Amino acid sequence: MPKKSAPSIPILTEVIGHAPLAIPVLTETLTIPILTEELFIPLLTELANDIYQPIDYKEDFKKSITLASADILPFANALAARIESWLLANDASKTAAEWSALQAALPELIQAQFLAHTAATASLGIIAPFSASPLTTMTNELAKSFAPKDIEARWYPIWEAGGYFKAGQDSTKTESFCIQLPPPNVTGTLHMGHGFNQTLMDALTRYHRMRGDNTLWQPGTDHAGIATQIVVERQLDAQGVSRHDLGRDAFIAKVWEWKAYSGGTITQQMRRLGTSPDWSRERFTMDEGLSKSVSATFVRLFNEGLIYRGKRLVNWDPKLHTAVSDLEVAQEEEDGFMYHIRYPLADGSGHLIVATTRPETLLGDVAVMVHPDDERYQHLIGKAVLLPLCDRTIPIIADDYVDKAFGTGVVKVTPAHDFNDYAVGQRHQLPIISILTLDAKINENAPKQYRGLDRFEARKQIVADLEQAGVFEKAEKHRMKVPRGDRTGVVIEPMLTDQWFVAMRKPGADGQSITEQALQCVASGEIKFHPENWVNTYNQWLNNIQDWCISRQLWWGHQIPAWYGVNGEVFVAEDEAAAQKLADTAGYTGTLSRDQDVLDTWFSSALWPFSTLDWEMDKPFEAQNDFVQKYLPSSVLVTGFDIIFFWVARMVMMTKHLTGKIPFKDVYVHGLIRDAEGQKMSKSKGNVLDPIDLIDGITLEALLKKRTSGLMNPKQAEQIDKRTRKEFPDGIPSFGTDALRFTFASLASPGRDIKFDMQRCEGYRNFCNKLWNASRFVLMNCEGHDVGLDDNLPRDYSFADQWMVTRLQHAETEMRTHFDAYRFDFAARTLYELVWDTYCDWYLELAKVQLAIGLPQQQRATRRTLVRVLEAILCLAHPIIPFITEELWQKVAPLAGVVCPTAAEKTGQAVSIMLQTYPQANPGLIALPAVEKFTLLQEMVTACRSLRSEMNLSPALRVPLISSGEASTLALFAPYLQALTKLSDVSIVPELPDSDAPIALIGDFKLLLKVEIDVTAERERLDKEITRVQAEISKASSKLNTESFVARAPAAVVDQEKQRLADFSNTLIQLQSQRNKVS
RNA sequence: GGGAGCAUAUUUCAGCGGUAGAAUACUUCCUCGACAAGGAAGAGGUCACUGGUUCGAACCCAGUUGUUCCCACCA
Repeated sequence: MPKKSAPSIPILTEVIGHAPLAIPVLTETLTIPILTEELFIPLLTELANDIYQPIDYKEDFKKSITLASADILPFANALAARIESWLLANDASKTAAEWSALQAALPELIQAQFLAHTAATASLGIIAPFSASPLTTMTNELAKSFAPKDIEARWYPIWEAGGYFKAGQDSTKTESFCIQLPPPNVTGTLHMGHGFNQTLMDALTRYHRMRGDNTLWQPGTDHAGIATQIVVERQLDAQGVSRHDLGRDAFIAKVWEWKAYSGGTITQQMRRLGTSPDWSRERFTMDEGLSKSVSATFVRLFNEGLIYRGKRLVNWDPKLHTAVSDLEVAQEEEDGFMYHIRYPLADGSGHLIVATTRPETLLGDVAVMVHPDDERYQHLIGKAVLLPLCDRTIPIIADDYVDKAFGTGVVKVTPAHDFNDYAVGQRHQLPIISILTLDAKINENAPKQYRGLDRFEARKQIVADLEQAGVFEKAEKHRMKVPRGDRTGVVIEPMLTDQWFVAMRKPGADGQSITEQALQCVASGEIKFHPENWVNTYNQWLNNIQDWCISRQLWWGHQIPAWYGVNGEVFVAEDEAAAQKLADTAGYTGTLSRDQDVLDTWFSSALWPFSTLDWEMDKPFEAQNDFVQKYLPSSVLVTGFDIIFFWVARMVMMTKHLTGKIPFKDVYVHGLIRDAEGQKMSKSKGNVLDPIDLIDGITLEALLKKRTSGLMNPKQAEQIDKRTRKEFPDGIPSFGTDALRFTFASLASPGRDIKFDMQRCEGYRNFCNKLWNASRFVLMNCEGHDVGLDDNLPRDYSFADQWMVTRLQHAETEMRTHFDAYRFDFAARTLYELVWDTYCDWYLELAKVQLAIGLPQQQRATRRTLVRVLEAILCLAHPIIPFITEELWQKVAPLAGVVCPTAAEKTGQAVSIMLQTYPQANPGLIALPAVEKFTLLQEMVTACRSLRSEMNLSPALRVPLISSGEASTLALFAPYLQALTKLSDVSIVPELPDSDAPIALIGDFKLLLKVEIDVTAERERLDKEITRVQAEISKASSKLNTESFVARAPAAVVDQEKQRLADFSNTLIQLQSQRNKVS
């Protein structure tokens, strides 16, 4: 066996190195026994474990290969190397010839294994990449029904590789459009909320791109400090390792590994959703550039006095060992007790009864207080009580914070462990006795017997001891609000610690605080909320805001750029060298040590609108780069209401203060995605849906596994299992990306949460299929025919053609209106009606008639209309359903004579629907007479069909029709009527013969179906119809008989009512005469 | 304690002063050259309740009842 140098696997490199998801087509499966599934998976898993170990998502690697783009090449190379070394070690028996044959086959072999493997993951539904299948070559014939998978897999890589998502390329475009993606947290995978949010943004982005705007959709991810650190810590925990075992640097390295994994997954999911952000500008909140913005901001705000450090009472999470902001604390109502405790008066003259929910904090009491006007206690003010269990005497003070009516009217004061008591303590210059450690255990300030006890154990112990001491009065059941950390769920403890804050109310250089500035941006109308009522929420929060605690005692995040001297000197600067300089200037000569804390993750998120555009902090706006000029402010922020406080308000503050610009012009606030029962989706409820599972489908088993594994509380598994089986007895079918996106759009009504309804998704998949088949029809009937592109040949447009074109113009106007107003639901509806009702149900049926019997110039006109309207429909729909429209457009556009101008330069062929101009209505094409004609025909057809149905005529039975009325119109309609209502022939007569056959009355037209009828049935039908018409007549006439209505209602309304009355009266006469004939 | 939203056909939702709409489910019939993931026809609603404004209210106003969600330091 020849000795070999470093392995090189060109095909694999090329394959995966290109675009991460563009796994190319495999034409045949290689079955070389040496690398079986049994071998491949262990190798792969081993490698995955080595790179990402020792984290529990190993499990996922057995099912799916999901790599961040940067990881793919190294991963593939490493895999190749392993396979080779395995072969060297295990297969000494090979001859040189066999070896070199194998070597030649190896690339394809790995590729095959890779593909087989990824295809398998698709069915498991775990963030499968675009699956490649042998079908992915384009065929000329469209399949009979719409199969999304291959289409999606084919087009996305082409779009991405073609650079169609890139922003700022065309300097001739004048309008700019920009959306900043709310960066998803790198805590795992995207959920339905992201899918919804991103669908809306992508629709807007594609719409504006097609409108010809210079469009940027800025993507990226958020490091999500606490959330991500918890995820990784939990994984380490499963292996019995703590972050402290690893140490800060090693732990952070682990988090970065996780970030690569999660970030890669997220961007891959986004690609599956068909999103079109400018991937070349992808950012991460801890990128070098963004981190620089963060420290520059910190330094600037510090120098302006808007960031300060101080010892304050903050919300402390004893499990995470960090401070959290007010927003990260959730107040939940829980059952507890109100303990009544007797505090003996120091002079022995009696006692006071104090009511408290937290008896253990008694150890830190420094006073008791009563209301100054409370007669019961007035004589005691200024005296003292003996603090039970402690050897201390504390004063009785008066403060009008006390509610006389609540509890006993006597409150213990514990400044170190309660926000209110802290304020009281400040007012009365009381000492502060902290009795808890950072773990929320009793510390050395308390009597010996309690030291080291957990706060809840201490509570029990103290209650018991109080009873023992005979000072325990009673414990009453009490509902109370308990503050819990929103990430950990543990009870938050007010804790006196050194923290960094942003001053929200301190006036800046211009006399306004950043809060006032933020309020101003909205009040002035510069920033608009959609729907508007969110302004109230925004204002209310800002009007009651407290200083923002931005330091976190974590490891994952932006480390605070502050350095301390040995005596507490503080030097805030962008880096250590700059800090050293400051120290030198200040004459400090000792060592410097950096603040160990990191910043709240929302601090960097607040800078996102400009930090992603490479804003340079030391330059004015005018001197910033081209992207800042174009895209700050961005056009619209699309987000859920849940982060208005966390993010929206803070972006406004920071962006306005630091750049002088607003961050965005519009804020479109959408609802939350809930499950079918209206419940919020959460892992612990086990009702989470993954958008990818709706796209690819998932079996019940896989879904159950997904929902019940990795639960915080494994007991919930059984119930989740049961509920899931009930809701999805057959798992979830595959709907495809387009159907899911259309569903999201159609459910996006403003100001409303969304109960996600799978049946609607199914309906919209059917819609995609309808569009697909309509296109098939058009192609079948137009390919190889004269579609009227040659203007030298005559075209004779029928009223039906003109009607269709008119409807298209209306739809084009509506679509633009709806997108501009963020009414995605209306846009979806307009499309649905245009495609299904207008184009398919009516126009295609009429076109069939014209193609069957029309003269050449008529057929030419009809084919032209068919093709060009379809082409426009595809363009109109593209922002919402990108994949299917691209696929169909590729076939339709050449027929329609549409050539993309940029492509034409190169190839003379259409390239992508993405690059088309969004259709715009041409008022000159609106033909009202045609609409009138069509409406008449439509009424006739509907009436005849009703008659047929009510007469129980078999659809296969062709019957003759006798008609009277204006002859030329009837002659024009005859062929359509014949085809659409299954008539054997149509005759036109001046006066209908006397007959008891069923008649349809449309204005002055009478249509008689010449059939043998069931007299009884016909009588019933007529009676029913007469009753209905009579009801309408009485309604209308009673209205018109009301004097005030005639006098006060607008003339148009009155006239309309009169017309209705006349029409119905006329119909009634005809019906009654017919009724007489039948009897 | 303060504030906001929602309540319309079996279900999911539009409509927000001028004849109650869509999808879905349901009933009947239909494989006819685009589509059964389809076609045609049909049935189905005191628009939560009570008042008020108006010629006219599902729609505007007030209140009531449910329901969901924000915000707030009652020990």
